[in-house]
Amino acid sequence: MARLTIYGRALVNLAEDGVETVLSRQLAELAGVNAAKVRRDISYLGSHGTRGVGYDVDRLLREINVVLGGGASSPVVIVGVGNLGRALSRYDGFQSGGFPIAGLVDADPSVVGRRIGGVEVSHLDDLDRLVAETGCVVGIVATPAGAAQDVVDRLVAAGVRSILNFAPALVEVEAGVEVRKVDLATELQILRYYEHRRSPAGRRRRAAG
Amino acid sequence: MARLTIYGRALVNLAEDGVETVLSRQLAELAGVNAAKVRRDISYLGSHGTRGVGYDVDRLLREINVVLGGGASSPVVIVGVGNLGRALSRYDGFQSGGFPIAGLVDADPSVVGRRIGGVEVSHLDDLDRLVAETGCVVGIVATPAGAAQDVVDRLVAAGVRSILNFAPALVEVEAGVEVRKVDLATELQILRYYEHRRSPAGRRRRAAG
DNA sequence: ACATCAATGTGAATTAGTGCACAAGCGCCT
DNA sequence: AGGCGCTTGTGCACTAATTCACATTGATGT
Repeated sequence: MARLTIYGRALVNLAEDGVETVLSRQLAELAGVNAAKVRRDISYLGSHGTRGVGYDVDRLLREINVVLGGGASSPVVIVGVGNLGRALSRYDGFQSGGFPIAGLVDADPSVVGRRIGGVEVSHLDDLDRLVAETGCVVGIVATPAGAAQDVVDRLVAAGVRSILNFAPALVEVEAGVEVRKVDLATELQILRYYEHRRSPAGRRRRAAG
Repeated sequence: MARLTIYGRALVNLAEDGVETVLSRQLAELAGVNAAKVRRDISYLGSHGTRGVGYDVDRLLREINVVLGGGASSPVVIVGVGNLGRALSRYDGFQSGGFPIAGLVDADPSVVGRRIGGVEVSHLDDLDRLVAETGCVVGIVATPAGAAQDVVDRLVAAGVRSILNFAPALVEVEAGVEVRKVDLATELQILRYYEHRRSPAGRRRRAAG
């Protein structure tokens, strides 16, 4: 579950502050959820807190990290160095989060060979080789919607099984491949929806119409 | 609901292809959901399709747009021009999605005054003025986690009621303010979780240990 | 005009998710 | 050692979301 990562981050902060033990109630507050939910989530880990005392921060953090895939580094390849792709390439949150950018790929020959954020752009046709050589396990799709499915197919063919899709398009993959979608346009539109709900159209003075 | 925006995008594509009428089944396929869900979602709009025929694409699109806040332009202000903030500033998906970047803000005096993507960076202390002058209704938080709550408080104080939070931190706001969180680190970690589930640690050959 | 067909809209059933509330268990104090 | 207070782990009730299945209703052809 996505909440595990939130707990993980909260636990890291606690550990840095030298906290040894944490109560489900505290963790719930930090994560913005119900305490019972925290306890149930943690119980799925098979982890055992100590009744009357709480959870050992270090131990719980270790258990969560194990479930989340350990501290292993997972190199990523970014496909599409258009506006968003370049933006993502320069974002060092990937690097610091244990997802070093192992390659950049684009279909446009005019950008192939350029260096962005210290990484050279390869051609889309070299994706197989790039993935094989760098051992990428995660693909990031930052192409226009129209190219997304093709790119995802190529990534899967190259052996990538985890894909983060920024393109505003639904893509289909075979079973065993995990695709997660991050859709900025959708997020903004949802905000606008609430905005609109608060102050619906028709606000304009009639005198102006 | 978030699905409405997906339907909206699918409908735009259909309209561009000259399609006049769409079945709930088709829309479901395009959106990657169940057909019954599509019908129920649409029924909440009060919209009426035609039994035996389907939905009129144009009309449905118009109704969805109304609910989602019309085609109105909603200027945004981006707070934090660090790595991610700069990346977002250069992303033109905001502009083309009807969310023009009306201002950039940072707390670091050394970046104030610089221009990024054609917009000058203002100081955080000028947020109130900036929001008032540009009529921003959406704030984008792209600061480190530690600064997020303060920035959000300032945005709310300045009158912003819709916030998109990219900082890996939970923020609290008064009722009536809508915050949505986009967390790249979480998305990647979830991918890693599935990756890990497929090929758990211990894979390394014992001979090597 | 009327029967036929096809897809919607929706009641009802199912499933997933959430949260309460409390028994069970652990440490601490006497 | 034994009781007490505190917190976990979880059965159970409740709510929200999803899906099924079908009666309803508009279009169409004769």
